[in-house]
Amino acid sequence: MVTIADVARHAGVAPSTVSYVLTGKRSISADTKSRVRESIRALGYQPHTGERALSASRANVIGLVLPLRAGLHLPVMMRFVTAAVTAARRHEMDVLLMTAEDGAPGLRRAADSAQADGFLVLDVEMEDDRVPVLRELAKPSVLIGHPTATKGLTCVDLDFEAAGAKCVDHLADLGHRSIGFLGAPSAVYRRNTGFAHRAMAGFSAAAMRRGIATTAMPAEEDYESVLRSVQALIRAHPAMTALVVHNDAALAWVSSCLRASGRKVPGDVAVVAICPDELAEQVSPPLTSVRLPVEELGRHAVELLVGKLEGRAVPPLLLLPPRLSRRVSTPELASARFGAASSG
DNA sequence: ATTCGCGCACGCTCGTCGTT
DNA sequence: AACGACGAGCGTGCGCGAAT
Repeated sequence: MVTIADVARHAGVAPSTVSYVLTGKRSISADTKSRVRESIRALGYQPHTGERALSASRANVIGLVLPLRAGLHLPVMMRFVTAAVTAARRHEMDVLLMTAEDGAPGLRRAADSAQADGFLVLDVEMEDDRVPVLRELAKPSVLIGHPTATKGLTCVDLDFEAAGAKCVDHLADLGHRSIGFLGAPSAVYRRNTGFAHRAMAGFSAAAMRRGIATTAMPAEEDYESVLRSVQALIRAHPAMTALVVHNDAALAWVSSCLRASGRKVPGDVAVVAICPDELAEQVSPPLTSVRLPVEELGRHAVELLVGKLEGRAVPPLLLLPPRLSRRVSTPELASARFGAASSG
């Protein structure tokens, strides 16, 4: 194994000088720098991560806490992971994916064993038992999502309440007066998961404000369940002309389930989804959506965590405003009616 | 024979000091 | 002032000698 001492001997400098060239933490003359870099290249030196962690008391690892619970849509979660890994690499940090569902004790164990320098926490519940632990840990953390009480925490999230409201406002502006809400799997609501709870709350409040009749149903992650939920929504509100979908797994089936229930999209029912843009664009027909900015959230979370690790002051709560992208699933109501009339 | 405590090594960073 | 070198110390496991 080539060590920093080998490089130093080869370059004719002290090991510490090699270290400074590598870290850039002290100015080193251009001549010395280039000599050291040439020696590193010639010897094929790779810094020893473990020893570096030992001496710096830093693992250069971010723990990404993502319990694989029921109702989580993994493809979207993996995009969070990818975004976090990419952002972490820009700071020469790696990401340790912690998927075990052992909540607070698991978090404490990971912190005490110095496996990670800080934590990103996903799938945050309104009353999350990990939060008290995060508050007292000696290591910094950032939550993607936010619990009821955010004191002493750093959180980044889409403003899901505003997102739910934006869906209602868009549909109400188009003239819809009866709107259904197809929600996340029931387990997600049972856990009182923050994003699901808030989107629903924002939807309900906006509907009340605009005088809109609503019904909400959760939907599990299989076709049959989505169909049952869609049919239940129609039974409860036969006059329903619009549907808000906050369930990534159900997106692919919503239009066909509505069709199977005798409603065409968008002729009979307009649809707005809260999901990543790409998902809304991939389904047929493409859906108007309030964008879930997965990559942006992951990137912000890492930047906030790195900021905390470097001792910088960071905002306690960063809420990204919702952005709606209009697609064919929410046409002007008059033209939708015209389309429905002309086709049938 | 087993247990215990101590010292050391590992590779690297960083505070401090010396040299130019 | 700029640059380079020195050496303590980080956490853990191992080997050694002493004590039981």
